[in-house]
Amino acid sequence: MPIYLLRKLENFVELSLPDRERVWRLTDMDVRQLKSHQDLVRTGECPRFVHVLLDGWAFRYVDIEDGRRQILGILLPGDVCDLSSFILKRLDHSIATCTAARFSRIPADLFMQSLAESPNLDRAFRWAGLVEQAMARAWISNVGQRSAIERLAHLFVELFLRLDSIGLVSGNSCEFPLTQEQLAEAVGMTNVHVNRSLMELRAAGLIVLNNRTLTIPDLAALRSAALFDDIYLHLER
Amino acid sequence: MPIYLLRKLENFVELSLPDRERVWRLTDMDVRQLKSHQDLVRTGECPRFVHVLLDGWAFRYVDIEDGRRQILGILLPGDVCDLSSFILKRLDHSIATCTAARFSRIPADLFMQSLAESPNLDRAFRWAGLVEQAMARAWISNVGQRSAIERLAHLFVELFLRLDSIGLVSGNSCEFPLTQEQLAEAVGMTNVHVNRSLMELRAAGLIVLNNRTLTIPDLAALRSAALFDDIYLHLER
DNA sequence: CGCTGTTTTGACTTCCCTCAAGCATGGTGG
DNA sequence: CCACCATGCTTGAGGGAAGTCAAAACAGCG
Repeated sequence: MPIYLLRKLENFVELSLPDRERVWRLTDMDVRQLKSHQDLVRTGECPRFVHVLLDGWAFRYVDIEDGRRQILGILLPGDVCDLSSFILKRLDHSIATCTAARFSRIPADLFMQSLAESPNLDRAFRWAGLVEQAMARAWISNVGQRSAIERLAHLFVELFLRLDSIGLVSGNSCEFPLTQEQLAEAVGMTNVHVNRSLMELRAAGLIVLNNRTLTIPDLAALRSAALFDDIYLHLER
Repeated sequence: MPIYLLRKLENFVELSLPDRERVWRLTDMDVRQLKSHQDLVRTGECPRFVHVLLDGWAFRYVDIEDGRRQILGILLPGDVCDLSSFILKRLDHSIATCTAARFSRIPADLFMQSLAESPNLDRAFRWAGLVEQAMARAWISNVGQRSAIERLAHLFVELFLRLDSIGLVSGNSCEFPLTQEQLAEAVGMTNVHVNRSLMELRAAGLIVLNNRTLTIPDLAALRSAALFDDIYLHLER
């Protein structure tokens, strides 16, 4: 039941029944359950599989020597972790779970074979890969150009919209399991300063964040506080 | 004469003569000359071509509202500017030249057709795309985790190694046409602070930079000052 | 109930930004 | 051939945003 993956792909193009069955078969072969705070893959490993996050949250990260760590992107249900990276000899970053999570592990050759059978599916996964790249670029500009508050606001809006696109938002709330420590590693600040900036965002009424739940009372206001432009998410349907 | 593209691809895999001819034909059809500081493509445009930078320097960038600008990556001779982004309706970032530059403009369908004819070429371009992604992630960690001096050092080392891999380094020197303003936009700092950090790098004997020429007297020393790990460049041959 | 992990708060420091002016270049045209 | 201007580099003084270190308060959870 790769429901989130299907929802995600159908943000780009409608899938035929055979295509949906192909996806179903691929993702149903080998499902692995991970606890929270576990590594799915690690820097330096040789990639041999394509992983799809079925449910739960995860993130990409790199460790800089001397203990600094940068989170490179958040993986949400339906996200493909390592699209075609099996071409490389070694992985250049790691992926860890943030909550308990289920992944399906697809042998690279089977995955490629399915794409070869269906040009439409191939296009859909290419699209997913391009959006992934666009998110990485947006992440650069977030960390490079925005103020502390803008960075956090931007991250909240991105995650909220992405969750919305796969049906994981109810009303103006969504789950939000990231700790302040992780937020800090994501936006390139210290946890102390994240905490203070969060207080400001709360005081301004832009977010409500507690019990691992995020509520955005006024999305338009938060978007403008974040200088958010959603062009990079390429939600085209 | 897509010499740099061929050199670059052959950092991953040896190309057969027919493959080399395919690349030659694709890149020789429509070559466009741009002056320095001109846009090749702009945010919001509909991408219809694949562009290859034949010679000169260029960069990807986004404008944040209110005038801030972030450079997302530097394009060097042989780099593919928009691999398979023609699947998207709109571009999410712009590309501008830094020096005078020549690009070849390849219609997307012809490009895809050539890849379909040669699985080996297809793999080579996939590899190039993955390296591009890895560089974007490294850019995130650079801007997010490193100090001013480390960021600049990291950028210098990356560009030096990339130029070396396509034969554009002589001895321990290479061309370096980026202005301090552009360096600032690349690493997420102000031009003033870039200037001061450059002075420090010079004073430490780590770089010599003048007349648009960069010299690295002791690459190992600069690498360690940058906390540089070249795994993300995936130079595997 | 006492652990461990997370959030919050305080005092102090520093790195980097802002604004501003002063220099070099090098190209252009009178 | 020199005056002029544009662009890029350098330097100074002062302010502010974010970091550091440390401890307290507050969860959850076994």
